[in-house]
Amino acid sequence: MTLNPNNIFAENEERQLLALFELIGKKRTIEAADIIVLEGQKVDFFWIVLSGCFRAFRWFQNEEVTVGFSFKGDFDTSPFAYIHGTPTKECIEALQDSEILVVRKNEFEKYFLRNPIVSTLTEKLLSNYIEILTYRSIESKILTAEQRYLKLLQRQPKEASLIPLKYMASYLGISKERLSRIRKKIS
Amino acid sequence: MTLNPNNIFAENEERQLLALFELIGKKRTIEAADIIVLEGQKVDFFWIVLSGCFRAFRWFQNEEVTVGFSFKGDFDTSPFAYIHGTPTKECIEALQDSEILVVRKNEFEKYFLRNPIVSTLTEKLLSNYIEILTYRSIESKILTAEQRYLKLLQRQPKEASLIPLKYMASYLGISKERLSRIRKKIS
DNA sequence: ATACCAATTTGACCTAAGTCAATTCAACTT
DNA sequence: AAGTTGAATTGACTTAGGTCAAATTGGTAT
Repeated sequence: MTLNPNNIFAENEERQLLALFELIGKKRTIEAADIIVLEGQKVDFFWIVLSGCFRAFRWFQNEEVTVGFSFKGDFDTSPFAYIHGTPTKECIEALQDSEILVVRKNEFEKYFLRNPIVSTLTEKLLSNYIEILTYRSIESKILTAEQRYLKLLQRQPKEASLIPLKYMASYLGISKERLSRIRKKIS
Repeated sequence: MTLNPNNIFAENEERQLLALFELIGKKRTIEAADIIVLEGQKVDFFWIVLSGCFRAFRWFQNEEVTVGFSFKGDFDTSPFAYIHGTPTKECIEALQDSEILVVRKNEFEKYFLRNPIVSTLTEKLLSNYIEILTYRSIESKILTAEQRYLKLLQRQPKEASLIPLKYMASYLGISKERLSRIRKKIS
């Protein structure tokens, strides 16, 4: 999961949340290529990206498939493993030197009863991510690879420029050769 | 969202939940082709499918795209609208005469504090659905249409047989002609 | 600077899947 | 039972995108 809470919280709510997480979270520095979540491990924390970027990927039939990226301001974790307490099926690695704010699940849950924003945060983030995945799935059914890439560039031009071509291609579900040609065509 | 809680709850937990929902939910009969969730409306309830089946779809660029089905035993709702209280972007219709158990959100939430299974239910269902969507997205990137259709047949042979070809094709992200040919080939 | 390795690009060719139009099939209606 | 209508099938053709191999570029360790 990787999403920016901008869309779903009012500004004052977001400030309140950030203040809490700065209190109970721990700032950490991650070097490029470091793995922050490893397939098979439990994930009892989430994090907020302060700088840099991350890539989540899974293995499917001996292929590495990129399932998402996260950037400055995004909340990130491996959602099923986080909620269920089971080993995760994905790896998440830093693509650049990054700074994050790590929040432990049990620390976070202490604030459930006290704060109505906190108590509904998880459900809101999860359902928002479902909305994003649903929309992506529709786009992958209807749009061509080129159209999907153009949409991505429109939505996150700065962020997209941080991603190496091969990972972007895998995320879009196309070959690296195709993405290279799409780039050439639209440039 | 449409999912069967079998995978994520122990039997006794599931029995407990069902008992609660039979208490606070209302049984309703839905006729084939009835719309149970209409795009633009609020969705302050979820339901459990007792019999029959449902199809969720959205409009994208003047095309109707099928985003999911639900069958006997599944929990179903429009998750973002349910959690955020905003108008939904999808329609959900019955594909057959069906029976469901409707549970209102505010009724359900009364049991949050009393019962630990209830209080974590929403998060578990949401994150499980995220897992399913993630997996589907990977499969749509790596597998051919035929392979995806075969997997679907393996997983839900009975349920798949209930779905008209054109909706199944839309769900798989292929043309109806292609699915027709795939069926012919593998029969 | 040189050498090395990985990332990207390019070319040639192939295949899965789409499109369009015509036909058949199935389910209702009157 | 015949007529109507939408669903599914089939045929002919087109196209987006994949694959494989070779060439180029770019970054980095020596």
